[in-house]
Amino acid sequence: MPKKPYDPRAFPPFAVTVDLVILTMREGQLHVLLLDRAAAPFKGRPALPGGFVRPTKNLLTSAQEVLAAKTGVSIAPIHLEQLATYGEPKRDPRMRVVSVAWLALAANLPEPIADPETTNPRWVPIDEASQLRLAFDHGQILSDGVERARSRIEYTTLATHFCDDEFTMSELRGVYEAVWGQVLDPANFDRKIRTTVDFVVPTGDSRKQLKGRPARTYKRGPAKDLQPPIRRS
Amino acid sequence: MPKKPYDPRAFPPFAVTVDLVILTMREGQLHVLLLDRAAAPFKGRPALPGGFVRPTKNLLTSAQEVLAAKTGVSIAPIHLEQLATYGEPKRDPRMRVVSVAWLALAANLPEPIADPETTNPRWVPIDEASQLRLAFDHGQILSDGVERARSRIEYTTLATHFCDDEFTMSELRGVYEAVWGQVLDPANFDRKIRTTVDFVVPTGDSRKQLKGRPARTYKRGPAKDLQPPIRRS
DNA sequence: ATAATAGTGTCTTTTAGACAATATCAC
DNA sequence: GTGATATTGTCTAAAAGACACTATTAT
Repeated sequence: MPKKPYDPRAFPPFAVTVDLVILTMREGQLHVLLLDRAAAPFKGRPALPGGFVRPTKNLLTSAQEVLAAKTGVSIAPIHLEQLATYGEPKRDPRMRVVSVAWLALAANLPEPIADPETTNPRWVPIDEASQLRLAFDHGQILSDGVERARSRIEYTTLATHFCDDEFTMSELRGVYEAVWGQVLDPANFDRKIRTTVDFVVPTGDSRKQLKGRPARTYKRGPAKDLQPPIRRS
Repeated sequence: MPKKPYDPRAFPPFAVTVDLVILTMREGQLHVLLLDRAAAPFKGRPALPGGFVRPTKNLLTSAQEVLAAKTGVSIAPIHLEQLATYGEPKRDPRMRVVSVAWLALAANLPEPIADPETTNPRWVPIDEASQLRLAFDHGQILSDGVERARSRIEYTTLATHFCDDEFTMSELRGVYEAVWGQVLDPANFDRKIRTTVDFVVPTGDSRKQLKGRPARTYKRGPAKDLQPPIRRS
């Protein structure tokens, strides 16, 4: 692989980290998990959760461990996918750090867990988070993550991962509306979802609403891709 | 970022590499650039071109340099995008190597350039390449890259990057047919492309064919995304 | 009954797909 | 003329979008 004889051991080492964009729905709004940095660099600045990749851990496991540590939730129902890798030489002033970013999509999660090394972990509405000046290049990572989520729900059934195991059509529609920031016609949305084979499976039950007619509930179906996609106007 | 005080300098270092899936059209077929490894590990086995990321180079520049070194072509007209990052602890037996893979899409390129450290660089048809046992996890990277290309041309105008600056509709259709491995109706394809605003711009010229009526030529338009997408299947 | 939300039906417009018909070249 | 490829036209089917209408609850 080396073009010229190149011994990486002869150079200052790289560190490899994972950083996570963890998105969830709370009160009808899309939120991201942020925390404040407890130490330099960028001490006190909001940042995405992350951590170093240990020598024997693979990248996915490293990301899953950060996810579990911050949310306290077993990773089973949470969708986790690689987003992109960020490696500008000066992105971390301490040393050369290459960070593999991951995108996690989850249903309404509890308040995040603080551990000794991080302060003030919290759910922040996306609109608010994107106005903040985040540590490192986390502003870019966050915006790439949100754009990925917007586009993934067009072509895949991933929007259901923002819902609990059983959900109503208006909850699912609420996910699209929150992620895309636009309102959708309930009638046409309903027809579109139910005519896409295996997107959702009716449970046969229904659930009372605060107001109005009770809504039927559905579970995730086996389909992963949407053919044709749902159009973002 | 560290959960526990963790000093990455206290651990065996990571190396970071870039590996490239360089795709091009040759004689109506999709080809990938492969070479044979000149040294251990996997000496003599076919592999993707790649190289170490140097301490002061960013990831994109590192990928561009590999691209230029192997193809001898200035990178300007070649589309290059990050694919994914691969970091299983044992993927390279020498040390822990995390590789950032890139996807390059280019029009018909010349024969690749051999340099002292690589042997037998060559264009290999995709069907053939995917049957080979490549070095490292390059088989996986190649298949992820090809799948990414298949999906990118559905939703974006990137197929034009497999064509020269001026191209005919049947050349563009040939790209779709080669990448997707299916034939498309010329009449419907033509209408679909031309009714997508800014996908292509007519040059006003036409070009003689080996047989039949001369074909009008087009240039790439400013559109990047396809709304609605072009459907596979 | 009224208000509110869920869900159905219908009509129009857009797009996809099949495929016939015409155009323009080489020979 | 024939054969080949390019390009246009036409018809049908599928999907999207607008929106009226019906259904089921709480008060």
